[in-house]
Amino acid sequence: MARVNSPRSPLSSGSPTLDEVARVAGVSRATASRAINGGQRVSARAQSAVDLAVAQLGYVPNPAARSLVTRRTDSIAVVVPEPDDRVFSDPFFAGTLRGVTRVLGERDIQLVLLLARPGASTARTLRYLTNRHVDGAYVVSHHRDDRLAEHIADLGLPCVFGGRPWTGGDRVAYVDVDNTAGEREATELLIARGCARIGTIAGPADMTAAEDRLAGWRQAMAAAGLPADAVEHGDFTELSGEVAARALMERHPDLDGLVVASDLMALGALRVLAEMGRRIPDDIAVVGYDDLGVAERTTPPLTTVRQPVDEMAERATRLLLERVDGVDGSHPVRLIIPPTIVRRASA
Amino acid sequence: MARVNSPRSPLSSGSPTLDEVARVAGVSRATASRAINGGQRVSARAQSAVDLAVAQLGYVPNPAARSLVTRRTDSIAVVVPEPDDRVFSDPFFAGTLRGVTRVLGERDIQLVLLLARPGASTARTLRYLTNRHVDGAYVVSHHRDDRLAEHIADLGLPCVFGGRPWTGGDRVAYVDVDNTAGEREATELLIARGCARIGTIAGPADMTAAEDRLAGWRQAMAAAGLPADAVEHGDFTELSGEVAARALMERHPDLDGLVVASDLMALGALRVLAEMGRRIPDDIAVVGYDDLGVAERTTPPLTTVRQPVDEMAERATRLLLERVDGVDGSHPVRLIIPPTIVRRASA
DNA sequence: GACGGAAGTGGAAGCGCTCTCACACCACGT
DNA sequence: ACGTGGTGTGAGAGCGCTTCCACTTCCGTC
Repeated sequence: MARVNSPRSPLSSGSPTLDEVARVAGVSRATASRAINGGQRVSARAQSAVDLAVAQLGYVPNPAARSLVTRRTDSIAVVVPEPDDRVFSDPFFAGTLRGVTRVLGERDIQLVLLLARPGASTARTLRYLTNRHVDGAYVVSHHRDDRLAEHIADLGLPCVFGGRPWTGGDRVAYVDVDNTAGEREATELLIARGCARIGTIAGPADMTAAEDRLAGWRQAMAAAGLPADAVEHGDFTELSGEVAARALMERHPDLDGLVVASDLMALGALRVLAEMGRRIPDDIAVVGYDDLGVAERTTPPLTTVRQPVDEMAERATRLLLERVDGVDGSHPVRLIIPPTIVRRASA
Repeated sequence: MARVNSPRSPLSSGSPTLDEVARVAGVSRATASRAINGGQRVSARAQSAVDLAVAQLGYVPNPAARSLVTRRTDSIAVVVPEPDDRVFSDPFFAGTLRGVTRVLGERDIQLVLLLARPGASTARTLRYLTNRHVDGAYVVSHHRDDRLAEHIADLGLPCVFGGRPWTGGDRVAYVDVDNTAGEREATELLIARGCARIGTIAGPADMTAAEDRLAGWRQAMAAAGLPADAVEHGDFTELSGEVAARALMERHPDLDGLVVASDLMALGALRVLAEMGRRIPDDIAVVGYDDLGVAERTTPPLTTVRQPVDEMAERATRLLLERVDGVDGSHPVRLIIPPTIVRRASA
């Protein structure tokens, strides 16, 4: 970091400013600015003079100065209100990030990751969003108690939710898969193959996706006239799947079908069932949810409900960018993506 | 967070500015600023007046304006020069992000994720870093051709590398595990258990971590007087592990030991070996590298070399923050963490 | 009682950029 | 000859903040 200690010319200190570019190009600061930003109303002569000066000086606009006046930051936040550990091990998150970056890559927009452990730092996240550090926010995975959707709606910050928020769903845009339909179909698959005693491992009761899937299971069970009493809750992690499966099999040893709300939990359940000597799918058929890479690698490979997470994230991001750009500002759009059953060996 | 809709005074348009806070508090803008930033040289009376005004107006400082003058952005970048897809499925990355966020959570610093597909967008990444969008950068995983280390060193931007960079390693700080020692020890373990014909699946030849591990394997082989000819390269993914294992076993069917440069690749190799009917570790012993969750779940569980990724990321981040804060600015620190062998069933 | 120093304060000068506005200039009409 | 409209340009006014500097108190000291 060799500080410039040469006899510095009056105005040039660190990196070159627009002023210097203008001076070198022999135009005014205003013209230089125009030339740099798309070149509307700039003569070819001025344009090339500025281009040259920019290249020569290695000029890069100061983003702070720019956004001070434009009120744009050219960055959006991905807000993840989850305890860090859980998030990163979940392929859902990876897929989401992949989808988002793919879209942002097309434009010169940066991604700011906002990890908000629920509760404690919600205020901090909100503060960050409040002072317009970013132009918009994509909020993935949300819990019942953080009234994030409402708070952000109050902020007036362009925002899209990944998955239906608990409250405020009528005020914000969101992209979701039809979780209820997905789990209903998964359950119907088990019913069709002859399962008569079907249990479920649901997700955390404070997440809409989990509740919706549970509702789907209930619907299918009710329609088939089967008892919907074998329910355990996990938290979408592998370990919680093990625990839930153990509890479930203890209470209902006669289960011949198991509907699990995530592949990771199903993975844990499969292990427990294998330990117990249950053959899959002959003794007990299992379906998961997600199909984000885990399902194809379990033993046996998992029949599951595919969530096109990448695609959801992409569409959500595009939606967000539209709103940031002011196209069709604020009315709450909903994008519900139909789920797909992927059949493998486990059911 | 109800919008203030009272008859707003002349100057208040969008969100409140420092000016308004000062006016409401009955002090000058300068005093208000001081009160808000730690309150040096501010009387208790003024301080509380400002605090009150801030609360009353719901004032949040404009970060752009602030960083325009302070030349600080209170955010750091995590630069990942990898094709997106590979990164997100790798637990190495998850661990890194976890470590970083843990440290950043202690202070009010944000994380900006810079995904730079190598080649194409390196220039863009560099541009982003050049104009001081962030106060510092943590660069993880780098390839031979992107002379990122040198470029960033030229920039004079505070920076820490995760893993030894190919070039410029003498000019930047980095945190690394002793890959050579790790793989050497892993190989020695196989030798000690009696393996006489040991192959290796190395990582991509353009990554230092991969090359260092390969060197470790070579060292151990040479020391034991064993031939170091059974080498295949993968790209750290599961699939590439399968391919490499297949090629390796075809060329050298007599292998009784396999040293794999990542657990993910080892996972693929295990599958291939199982398909071929090889018993592990009796027919062929296998060691992996990473121990980031995958190794405990393979069949059989994988003996591997642990990289404490979280810890590395944490320490790297702290190191980075120190440099950002100007403590001990620029001389190239190196933090080499010793590896640990974790013994499980595969060797 | 004069005096040095610290503490608290406000005026004002920017930070580097965008963008409005007024102006000059050119080519067309009429 | 005179408008009329478009196009390119530069002066200058901010955007909201920090911070230097000069100033006023007010204290303890000799």
